[in-house]
Parts: sequence; C-alpha cells; structure tokens
Amino acid sequence: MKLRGYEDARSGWTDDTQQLDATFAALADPTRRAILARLASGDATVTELAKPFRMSQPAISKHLKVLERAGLVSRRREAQRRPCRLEARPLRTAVDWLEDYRRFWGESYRRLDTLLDELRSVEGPT
Amino acid sequence: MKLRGYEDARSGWTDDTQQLDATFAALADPTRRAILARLASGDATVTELAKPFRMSQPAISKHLKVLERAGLVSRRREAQRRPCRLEARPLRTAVDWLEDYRRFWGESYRRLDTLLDELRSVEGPT
DNA sequence: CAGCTTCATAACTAGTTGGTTATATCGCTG
DNA sequence: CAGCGATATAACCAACTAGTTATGAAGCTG
Repeated sequence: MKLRGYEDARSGWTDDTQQLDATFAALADPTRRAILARLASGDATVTELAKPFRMSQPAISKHLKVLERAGLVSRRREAQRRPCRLEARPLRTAVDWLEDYRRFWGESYRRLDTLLDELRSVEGPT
Repeated sequence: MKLRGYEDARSGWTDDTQQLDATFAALADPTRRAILARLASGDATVTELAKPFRMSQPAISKHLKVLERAGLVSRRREAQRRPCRLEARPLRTAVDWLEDYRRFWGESYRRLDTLLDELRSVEGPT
C-alpha cells in the first residue's frame, strides 16, 4: 500500500500539504481545540469564547485568527460582534490522511496479519 | 452533544490533552508526515529515512525524536543502526477526537439533520 | 587497531508561537 | 455626540522550532 507523502519529499509536496500543515498546527493547541468544541454546540462571539479561559481577550483573538487561517472557523459581522462558526471541512482532510494508518493501530490489523500468514502457510511459499 | 475540551478550560485539561498536543504537533510538519508514510511500508534506519530529503542527517534525527516523544515511532538497536518502527496508536486517539466533528462536514450530517427534523414534525413538539 | 559507517549531541541562528499590556476602531445607545 | 461594549492591532517578550555545521561515540570490518 502506498501512503501519501514520502515520494514528494524532494519534488515539492502534495496538494493538501499546506492544508494539513495548517490544520494539524491549529489542532496542536488545547485552547484552540476547546474553542472548536465550544463552537460545535453553536456559533459564539469572541467574548463568549474568551470567558472560560484565564487568558486575555487578545490572546483569544489570536487563536481565532489561527483557526480562521486554517479554515476551521469563519466569521460574520453582527453589529459590534464577530460571531464565529465552526467550519469542519479541513478536519475531514485531516481524518482522510489519518485513515490510511487505521490498519496500523486496530486489532483488526493484527487479525488480518495473522490471517494472511495462515493463508500463506497453507498455500506454501511463492 | 457535548464535545471534549471546553469545560476543562480553567480546571486543567482532559487526560488525552498532552497526547493530542504532541500528536497534532508532530503531524503538523510535512517532513514528519512523510517519514510516517515511509514507515508504514516497513521499518527503516535513520539514513534510509534521510535519503529522499534535501536535509541534513541531524535534522532527520531531530524529527525522529519529535515523533518518538509523541509515541508515533519506536526504535530498536541493531548493530550501529537504529531501525524505526511506526507506532500508530496515538493516531487513533487523534482520530477519535476528530470523529466527534464528523457530523459537521459530511453530507450525512445534513441528511441526519433533516431526518431528525422530519421525525420531530411527525411526532409534534414535545 | 585503523578506519568507515551510522547515528546522536552540542552550539548556534533565524523565524515562529503564545502570551502580555496598551491603544485604536467600530457601532450601539442614551 | 459622549460614552460604553466588543473586537482588532501594535509592540514587546520568552520560549520553542527547524534548520545548520562540527564533533563525538558506538560498532562493524579489513
């Protein structure tokens, strides 16, 4: 099986590369993951989002900018407010990438592996 | 639906937090993703891994250390070599987190949503 | 043991990140 | 229009990142 990424090492990268860079980088911060979790239950303004954190409002604004550049959040205007909305599509790209590795962590992998070994030993070496 | 992360904002974080931080941070670099992709096709030594990159060997060693601290790679000794093996279990944790957002990107979400609306309108308001 | 290969470590650098405080802008509302 | 609430921006800082070169250690192999 061929997984995405390695052959592109010197020739430049795959199309999704920048998207994956931005997405994973955005997800690497617990504050930002918490913000996404909050937005999953509905749109929210900056101050609403900032409330539960022990962090200044500008700090949250910065996190939101990171999420926005990664395409994980969009914002509209509403008077002085800037409500944020979850845009999860980039997460799909991330999951798609991760899914390629599913067989390396599941029990099913080990089971499939053993099964293949058994089949091979029945049929004898090629 | 309640998603993981937000309520922990001031009380400290969920158990997986550190793991997710490390995993997503590790995945945010295209070189490291490429290394994982390579390892998915079998164990490899440091120099083997370094070959396709325009990067020095110490640079690769550093990337490997990042992957190792995130638990995504393990290494054994074999004479002077240090073959690396893919350890994908942390990826499962990452996917588990991401799966919570599935309904925000899929068409199936819209469909499920409409379905629920229909059910509700059939049964009348509670 | 001399020397090659494999890999790690140290020391340095430039750029990025995640936070701060202070200040400016925008848009209601009295 | 004064003033307040909501948000963004600027300037600054400490810590971390991703790379470099130079060097050292471990372990084969002639």
